[in-house]
Amino acid sequence: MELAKAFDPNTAEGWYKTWEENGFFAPEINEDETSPTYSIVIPPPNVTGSLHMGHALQHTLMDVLARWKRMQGYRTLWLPGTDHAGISVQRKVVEQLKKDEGKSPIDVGRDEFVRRAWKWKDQYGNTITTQMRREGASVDWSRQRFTMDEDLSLAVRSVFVALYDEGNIYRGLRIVNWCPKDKTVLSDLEVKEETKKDGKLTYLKYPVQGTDRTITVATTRPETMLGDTAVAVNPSDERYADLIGKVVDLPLTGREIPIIADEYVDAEFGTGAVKITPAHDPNDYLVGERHGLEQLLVMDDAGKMNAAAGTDFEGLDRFEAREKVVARFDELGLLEKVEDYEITLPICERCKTIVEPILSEQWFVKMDEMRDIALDVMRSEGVPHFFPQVPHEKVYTNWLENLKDWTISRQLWWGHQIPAWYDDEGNVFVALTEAEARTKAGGKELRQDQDVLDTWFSSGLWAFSTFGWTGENGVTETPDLDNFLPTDVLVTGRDIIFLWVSRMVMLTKKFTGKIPFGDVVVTGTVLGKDGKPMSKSRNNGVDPIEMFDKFGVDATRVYLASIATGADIKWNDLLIETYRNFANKIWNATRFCLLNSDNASIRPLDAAEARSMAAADRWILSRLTRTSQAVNKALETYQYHEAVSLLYHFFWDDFCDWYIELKKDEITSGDADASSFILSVLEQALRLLHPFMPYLTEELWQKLPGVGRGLHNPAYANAEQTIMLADFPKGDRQFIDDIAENEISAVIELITKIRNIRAEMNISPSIKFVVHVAGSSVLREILAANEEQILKLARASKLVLSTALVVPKASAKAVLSGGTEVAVPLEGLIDFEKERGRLQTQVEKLGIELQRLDRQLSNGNFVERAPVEKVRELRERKEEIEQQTSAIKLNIEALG
RNA sequence: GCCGUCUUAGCUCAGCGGUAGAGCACUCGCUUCACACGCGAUAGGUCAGAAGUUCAAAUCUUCUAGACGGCACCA
Repeated sequence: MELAKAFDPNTAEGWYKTWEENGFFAPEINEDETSPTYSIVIPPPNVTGSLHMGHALQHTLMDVLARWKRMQGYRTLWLPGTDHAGISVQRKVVEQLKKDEGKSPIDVGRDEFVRRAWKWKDQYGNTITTQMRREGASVDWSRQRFTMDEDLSLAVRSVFVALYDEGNIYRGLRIVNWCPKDKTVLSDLEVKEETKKDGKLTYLKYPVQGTDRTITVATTRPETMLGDTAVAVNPSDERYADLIGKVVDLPLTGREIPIIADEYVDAEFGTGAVKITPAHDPNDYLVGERHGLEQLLVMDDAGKMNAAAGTDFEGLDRFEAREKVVARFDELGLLEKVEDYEITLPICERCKTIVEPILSEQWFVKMDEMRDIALDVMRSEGVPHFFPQVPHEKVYTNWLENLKDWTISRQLWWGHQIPAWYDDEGNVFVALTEAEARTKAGGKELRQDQDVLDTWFSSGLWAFSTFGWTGENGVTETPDLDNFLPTDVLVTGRDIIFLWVSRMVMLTKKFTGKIPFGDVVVTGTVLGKDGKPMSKSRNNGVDPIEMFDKFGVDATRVYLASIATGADIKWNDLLIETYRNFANKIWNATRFCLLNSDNASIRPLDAAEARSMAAADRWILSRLTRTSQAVNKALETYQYHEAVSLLYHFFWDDFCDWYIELKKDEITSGDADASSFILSVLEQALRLLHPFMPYLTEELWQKLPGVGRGLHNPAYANAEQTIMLADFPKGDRQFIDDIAENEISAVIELITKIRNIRAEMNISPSIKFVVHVAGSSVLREILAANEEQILKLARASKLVLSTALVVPKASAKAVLSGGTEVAVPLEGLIDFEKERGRLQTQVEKLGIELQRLDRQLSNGNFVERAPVEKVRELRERKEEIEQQTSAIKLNIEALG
């Protein structure tokens, strides 16, 4: 069989279809009932989303684990799905409605709007699932879930009702984060910050009744003064002591408000007097509660001033009103000053609009019990076990300890409508269905709460709602819950540890009694080439699909897996090219093996048989085995980059550069045994690589002579043949062969030294020379056994082995470890000056090391306190260096 | 303000108590019959700076400088 000259990722990526059609991704492919299970649920991407590099990274890491465990025989489930993404979808549908029909959501009404949203989801919502197939993600599509599926929605209502009934969900009037553009409340976590350097601090003077004095307050939001209901000072502030209890004529409003004393006020800051606007500031709200102040709301849901702001201001946008208030104060002579002031403003995470703190009635989850559940699980079980542990465990714990209640209502139409109904008197009835609510209400006509739940409320149930849990009145036990919960690991970005991870821990533990997952792998951020997070506005994004097209999915995956766990990385095309080249290298190594495989076939590796094989064969088996062991060990602790590095060097250095080269003659001469053996080693190595490069390895594996389902892990004995289900190499200790490793190391060292002489002496590769080696009898035996290979790889014509060198003066020499000496007679070719310099450099290098060793060994403390083994090691090394040095010095002298 | 991370070869990054590593780039040499997406051989680092702990520090501690992240506050 002859392969194309270069790897074509496009062809290989066609394997996905076969895998999916054969049901390889479903846990049911595993026929061994005693198999342990392994499960991962995907962080559900937004249905509005298309694949970005963060997904590609996370999916790669999850897929590596799923494929690895599946090959090990675990009944493996990686469950896919998408999130309904409340605000995002709502916005898309609003836009579409406006563009296509010039209508607003109100024009079409809620029911029609929701219908359109579903239509939108059906039409565009599978972009990402299509892209995931390209990635090679081995997810079980038969279990795909959507957060608004019927049963997942029932789970949401069940949890809501249960939490409400026990008092952990309540409705209340609070200062919340309001986005005037989206016209919805946001949780604290959805609010980001933006620093504004050109902010202003405005000082307003309020006249005090019965005096000729004014009291000056400073504010960054002057328009809110229209809603002031007090001025507060610190009780111990002497400057204002006599004003406490007096009344202020609040300008522009005709209202009278009191001057009150409250510890909240910092006498040192600003003027020491603070305007109190309980309906528009969280701190003021608390002050207002303490003093029984009126809560005067002066803005509407679009951020415009309302009737309470007075006729002069009603209908003005908050920023217009701000200017007008300042202008009016100026006219009245009550504007003290306006200072430049750097402020940080809260902005809506999604639309970047400045968020308005506003008094509003919303639904909340009380976090006391939830927090305790999460802290408990962390303290008692160390769950979640974050990888990397630092800094996430501490940040997570600290966040929990300072947790505030969670605002869960959203003023949207797309999402899970809150299962609460009201009668005409405003009594609330919370139930799973309207019918139940009506029963509770004694049959009265009811109206459902118009709000929907925060998207993260339903995602918080993802770890168990996806397995069929619908709640106490429905299903709380299913085979999938039993088999796959707790899941083994969650792979996610650090931006949603609070939003999502914490809530899954709380809600899963509370409602199923189980933890959602043991381990959490926290990925870093893939940054743009400029070192900044990828974003549309910066235009520094790298599209994974483009990378797939350019370098292949496999190369992209290995690059992503090569990033240290949790570390941020600047995107770099050069590195992905490295792995594109790596794929091609493996392709060509296989190509070589297959070119000479006429009568060959892969066969099981047998330890007893191996013992009688040549050193090179035993060496590659030993290297393969160590690599297998190390790859397994690295993956156990999610050290993907370590595994990648191991595989890269095994394939490139050990297998290609040395093993193939050592065996080339044998194999090209048509030795079927040699050919079968190298194919068998290659086959094992492809299995090791498969989780990282699924397409390449499947494409090649299927071409190997003798592959079949017999190579599968026993759990998949009857499945169609695929490397996906082959048994993952464990690394059987029997194949570890220290002797062979030492022997081949000696051969490699010798060849390298000879090549060095050739290069340094500028001897053309076409000139073959005689090589003399003097060394121990053991060494001579090894070299003699590998003579042909040494001659070939060193481009030598003859190998002369002896106990002591007998060579002409015009020879280039080198000293190997163990005191072995090498000489290459170069009559007429040698440049004595150059040779002397070459040897001198080596002496100098050794001298530096010798000095350091001497320093350490002459330090009595070291010899006394360091482990004896360490001391012996250094002494041996010193001896070795001294031996080499004197040998090289003799060689220099011999040059004359 | 509080908590935390990073600073290692020209570039991008591993290593995190016992002789400084990789890939790419650079230099030199190769149409060696798998691969120039290749082969061979070199060169390149006082591991940000300072002090400390230790027989031993890139690795632990403290401080300094620079880059950055999270949380809180922001009249």
